[in-house]
Amino acid sequence: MSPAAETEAPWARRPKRADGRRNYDAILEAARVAFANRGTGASLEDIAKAAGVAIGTLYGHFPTRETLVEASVREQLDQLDQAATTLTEEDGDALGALTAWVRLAVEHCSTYRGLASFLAGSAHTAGAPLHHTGVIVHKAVAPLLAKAKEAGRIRTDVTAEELYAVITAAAWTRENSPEQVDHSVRLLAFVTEGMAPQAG
Amino acid sequence: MSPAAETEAPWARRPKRADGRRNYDAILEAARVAFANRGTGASLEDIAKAAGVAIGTLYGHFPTRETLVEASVREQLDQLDQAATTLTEEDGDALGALTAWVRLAVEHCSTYRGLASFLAGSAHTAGAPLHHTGVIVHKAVAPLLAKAKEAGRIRTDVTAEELYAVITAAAWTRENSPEQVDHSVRLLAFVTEGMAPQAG
DNA sequence: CCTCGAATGGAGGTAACCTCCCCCCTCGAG
DNA sequence: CTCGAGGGGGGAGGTTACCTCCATTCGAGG
Repeated sequence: MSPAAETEAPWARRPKRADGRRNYDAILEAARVAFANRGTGASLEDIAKAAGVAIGTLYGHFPTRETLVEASVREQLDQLDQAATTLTEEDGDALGALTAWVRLAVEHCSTYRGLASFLAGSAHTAGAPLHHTGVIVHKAVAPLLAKAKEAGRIRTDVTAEELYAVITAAAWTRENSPEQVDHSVRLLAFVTEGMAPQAG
Repeated sequence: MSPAAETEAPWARRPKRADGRRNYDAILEAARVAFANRGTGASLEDIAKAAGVAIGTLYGHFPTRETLVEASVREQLDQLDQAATTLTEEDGDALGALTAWVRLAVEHCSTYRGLASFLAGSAHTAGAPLHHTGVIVHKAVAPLLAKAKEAGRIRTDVTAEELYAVITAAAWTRENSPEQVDHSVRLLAFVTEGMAPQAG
């Protein structure tokens, strides 16, 4: 986090000129609304229209759909990261802390319909805007996972990678569940049990 | 399965005229290739072209993408159904039979990239071509599930519905896993453990 | 051979993606 | 305050894919 050597992402940097920033923010806000209503596949031209901006402007700020999706969830991601830190520092139930965080992560990964697919798709593609997201999640879980292992509450062979796969799968299930019956809850419950040591 | 009272699907019935059947088959074959290469989102116009047929002809036989997807996996589905019957009749490890079938189902549900999403999407939409698929899967697991419960090898509160959610989630994970590292295997392992009685 | 209607072809309307490039407006230097 | 540079904006238009529609063709049964 050295402020000088900041390796900032080359895509979707908030512009320096005032009008640029105004449009950037308007697009982002419109995108959040559109993604919430129609999923990550929402029409970019509609988003531009809703933001009161031409399509070229949108592409100027966000060269691909993925960069726009990434930007629209970045804040939530930071919260998730902080939550992990908080939960790690708390004393007490190490397994509870881990599962609580996982539930939180699932919720965030299913903010928009289609988000889970984006995340899974770029998880193994270095350089993708949302790959960055996956990396942060990995770093965030690591301490929680380690603590749960030390406490003997979880198998020692469970990796952060696997946990990420579980999280995205649960998020996807949540997106695809019918109203009022979130199957991801049960899925997570089963997986949690299955990750306990000597379960077999 | 009464041959007279056959409630056949109104979509994508194999046509009676010879030229119609020829085209129907050609389209289906081209679709299988295209879906295998590009996923269920493959261009329908390309499929028509590959089948040596005009786009209107394709739509004549398969009014929606979903009907085409359904038709292209129907045979596999029947095999899956039969496998369930066979495994149910076998004596021996009831849990093993169930998990073996589940693994088979996951494989079939991830035949094409995007298939899992189609299945999950229409799972709760009565009337959808692929809803039919979900129903058959439900019927197929029921006996296997019952047997495993009787043998005390699985929690009695696990429903076929939940199992279907697990299967599609695992299939989706498989589709999204990087080459050579199929995370769905581990996911299934965890879930299986978690479904055991008195695991907690 | 003839008739009926199933099956076909493919033009064309619609929607969304994305690029390109001219023009304008902001901002900082003078 | 003025002015010049260039970052930023606009939006037309090429491209691809979806899906519909209907005049025409052709197969099957009589």
